Amino acid sequence: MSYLDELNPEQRKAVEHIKGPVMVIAGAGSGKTRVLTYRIAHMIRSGVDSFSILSLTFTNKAAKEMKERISKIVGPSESRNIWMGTFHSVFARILRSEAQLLGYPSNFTIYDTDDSKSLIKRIIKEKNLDDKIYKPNIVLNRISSAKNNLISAANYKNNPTIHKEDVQSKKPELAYIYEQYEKRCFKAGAMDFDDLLFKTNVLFRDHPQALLNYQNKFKYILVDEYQDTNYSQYLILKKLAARFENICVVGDDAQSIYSFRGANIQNILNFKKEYPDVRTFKLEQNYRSTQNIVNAANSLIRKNQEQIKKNVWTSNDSGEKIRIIKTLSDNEEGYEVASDIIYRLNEEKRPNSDFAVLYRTNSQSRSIEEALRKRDIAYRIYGGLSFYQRKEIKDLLAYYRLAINPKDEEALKRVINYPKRGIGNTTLDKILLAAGQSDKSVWDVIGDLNGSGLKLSSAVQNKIFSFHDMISTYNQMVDSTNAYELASRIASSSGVLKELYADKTVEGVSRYENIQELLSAIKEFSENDVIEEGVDLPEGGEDRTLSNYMKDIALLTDADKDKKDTNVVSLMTIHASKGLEFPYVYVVGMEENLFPSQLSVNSRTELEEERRLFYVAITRAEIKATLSWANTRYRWGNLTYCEQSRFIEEIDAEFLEEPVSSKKESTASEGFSFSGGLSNPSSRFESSTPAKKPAARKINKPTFKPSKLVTDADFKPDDSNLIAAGQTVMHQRFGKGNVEELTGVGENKKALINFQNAGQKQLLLRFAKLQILEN
DNA sequence: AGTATCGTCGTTTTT
DNA sequence: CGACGATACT
Repeated sequence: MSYLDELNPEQRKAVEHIKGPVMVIAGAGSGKTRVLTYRIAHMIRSGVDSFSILSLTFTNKAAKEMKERISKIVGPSESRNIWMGTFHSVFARILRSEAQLLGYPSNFTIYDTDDSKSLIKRIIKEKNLDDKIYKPNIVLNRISSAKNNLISAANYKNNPTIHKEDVQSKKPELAYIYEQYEKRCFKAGAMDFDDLLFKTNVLFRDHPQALLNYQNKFKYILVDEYQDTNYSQYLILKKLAARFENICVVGDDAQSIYSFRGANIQNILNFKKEYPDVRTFKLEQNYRSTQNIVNAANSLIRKNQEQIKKNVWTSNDSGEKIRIIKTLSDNEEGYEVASDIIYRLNEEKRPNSDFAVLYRTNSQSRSIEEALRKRDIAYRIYGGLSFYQRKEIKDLLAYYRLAINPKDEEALKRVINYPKRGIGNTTLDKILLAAGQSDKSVWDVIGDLNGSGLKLSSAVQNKIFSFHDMISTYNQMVDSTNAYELASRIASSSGVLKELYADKTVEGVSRYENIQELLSAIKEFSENDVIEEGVDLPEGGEDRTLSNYMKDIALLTDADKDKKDTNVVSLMTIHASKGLEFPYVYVVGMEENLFPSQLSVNSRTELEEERRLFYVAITRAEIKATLSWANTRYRWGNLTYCEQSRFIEEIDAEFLEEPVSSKKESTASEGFSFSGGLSNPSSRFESSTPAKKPAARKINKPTFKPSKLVTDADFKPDDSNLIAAGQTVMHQRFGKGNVEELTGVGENKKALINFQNAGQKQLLLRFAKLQILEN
């Protein structure tokens, strides 16, 4: 068993100890992922049924990668059976199949944060509450933390302690808002993010048989990043594992950085109490970073009180000390960071992808971005607005959501008058109010205007009627129509495509392209057996419905997209960098009130979380960590003066370079970047194309390549009946390829095609558009 | 009903 | 600064 030989003794013990509760405390860079993957592979090799393994990861991308690695050891036929994904996606899947037990439709909508906020605003408005006091953000946080602690709306209402708190904070109506919010989500057939965990708990609490089924199914449970689980997640695990207690949690208390979203570090600190016969393994050897980086990080984290004792060490070189850059302004900070990157690019022949710039808040990306752009350094921002959060995408997705679940109130609100069809705010208000004050959903109300007693002009009534009719038509097609067919039909017949096509401004064109991109993604989903986002589909085309495409969309984030496959400098928040590593890491904005955040400096626990966050930032670096801070910085339009972050002094001075002032530095770096014919250093690396224009394009694109499928005129697909083995064919996205063989009959006829550049693909001929080049 | 303009308010971090 | 909502006007 060669794979076991790749492990150090402690890693190997963690891999081989399969039965019973296990806790793996994995220091930064200690080969945690390797242990997890090998452990699962080892379990399967040792005879554990792959169907009985549940593995929870922090991102869907991590799950996908882990599955691929496991597949290399035990083969895809085994690895595909493992349930692997984030808490949210795994339990969303379970909730969909058990939905009727909870009175939900199985095609329930998942409300994202915007949807939740919008609904809360609505409730506040309808109740005539002061939105200066009841701020949607704060209200949502309160509801969210209630749910994460398994306090239902009814519990909330009846709890005297909570009521007292709300009265004290001058928000006595929070219980009412929570109750309404719950009600309206239910009526709309919608769950928010927290519901996916909350309702799973309800399911397991109220339906013992369902719990028993899943207990028996998931005999082996593994949890990554356990330090970032909340109470709701903890309880799900506790219940699921109660029968067999084969639960293995992996984490690092020093890297717990999500308490703002309810993560409870006590889960990992108390795991021993929960399972007294737990076996604990500590992975303390760091394989990632230099001694200087490891020791600097150790010296910092030592300042925290609460932690599991461990001694992270490395046998790597001592390496360079941590560099501190001090500048006069945030713009200059960007300049210095860019200069330093150029210096390393040139001197050490490093690709762009070896570099990452990390920051505390998303808004800091702007000055860095500008600086990199000026120097023609290709970069990419991760996080911020994701593809699926952009307005034009959300608009179209809202139509898809409605087609799948017409009761979806937030989706309906979004598109009932987009594009303009003469149903204005006054009308919408009336409709929403009528729905809000009855047991009817908004969809029911607009389907029966008379029965709802609404006073509307007949012209308006007709407009509403035809909207209702249009959505009904889509809805009837949902289960029987292929995703791409329906999606493109909706895009055009709803008028969305036309609306965007008419806009010839730069942003408008970009929005139109984004829509095309979404349609391409859906097309790809319709055509392929396996789609890129990591969701496996059953064989055949019958499940390629729009519902299936949409079911996880709300749960996809930027972190699920490939981060390092292109040669660009990565810009992201420290939170988003969790689990990643880069040879060169720049942590910018090392200033008091920014990092640590102003909101955290008054409480010990919050300050300790900031410190852990800094620990995470430093330990991303393999070769060199650089910290920077600026004397002045623009913050919401105003120039503010800044002091150096206390965290810099908390690192033992022996691991830091002597601080250098910006004046000296800028001359030096200018010397590097503009002398010796290297003024365009990025040209020395093939893929370092200049960064895209800032405006609408800068935000991430999905991993799939943009293609002009819908509008391209040159491409003339041949009748798919003419496709035969041995032919050379052209596919718009995959390019040239050879038809290896044909399988299946009728609707399920598939071609196995070996593409020159895209590898082997199985395409359903029913959907695949292929041009025959040679017979 | 739809559009233009002005005022407000806020920022951690994300599934 | 920039997003969003309220207000006023067409």
